[in-house]
Amino acid sequence: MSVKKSSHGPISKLVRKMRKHALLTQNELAELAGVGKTLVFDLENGHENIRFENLRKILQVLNIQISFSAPQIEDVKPAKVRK
Amino acid sequence: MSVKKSSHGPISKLVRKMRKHALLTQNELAELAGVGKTLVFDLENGHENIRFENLRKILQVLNIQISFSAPQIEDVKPAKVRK
DNA sequence: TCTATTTTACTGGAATAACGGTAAAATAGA
DNA sequence: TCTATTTTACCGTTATTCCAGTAAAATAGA
Repeated sequence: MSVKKSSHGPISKLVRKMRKHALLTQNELAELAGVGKTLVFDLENGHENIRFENLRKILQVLNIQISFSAPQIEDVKPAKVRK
Repeated sequence: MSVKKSSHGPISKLVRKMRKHALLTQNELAELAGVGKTLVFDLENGHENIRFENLRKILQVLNIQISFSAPQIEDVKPAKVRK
């Protein structure tokens, strides 16, 4: 799939930066992660609508940690979701 | 889709826990996040193969932060990916 | 410049996530 | 128990990710 967005999200830049530092080509990263090369290309170019599992595979190769943090339960209420 | 896995991942449990504390039903959470109810159900039941964008929408409603952290660039090298 | 590598880009088709609808369990409250 | 709510579950259809293949730019190195 071709990429429409011209503004690259934070993940895009992080992935590209880390891949460069790891001295990997897009194809190599794709192979190590077990995904298609198109996926790596799209991800680096702002196409963040990717399966979570595939994103995890790629980030794992690059030693990028994903963490989830929840606030204190007293504060929990539906957040304002911006359209 | 039906869920095969009986072992629920950490995200599953976190989502369910936070949803409960927010006093939301699965349907309400789905509506607030703008996704289908099946998606919330599947997520809470260990089906983590979900689109990253949809996961983000759900976590946003529950005030769960996603963060990415990269090690020092000197340490960056392809990680051992376990099959 | 010449050449090889890499990146960017597009395509068709296969795989599958996501959806609403429906309904049966499970749960909670009166 | 009775009732309403919620959760769990399955289904068919639709939408879209994902893939390999291909090729054209862009880049780097000799």
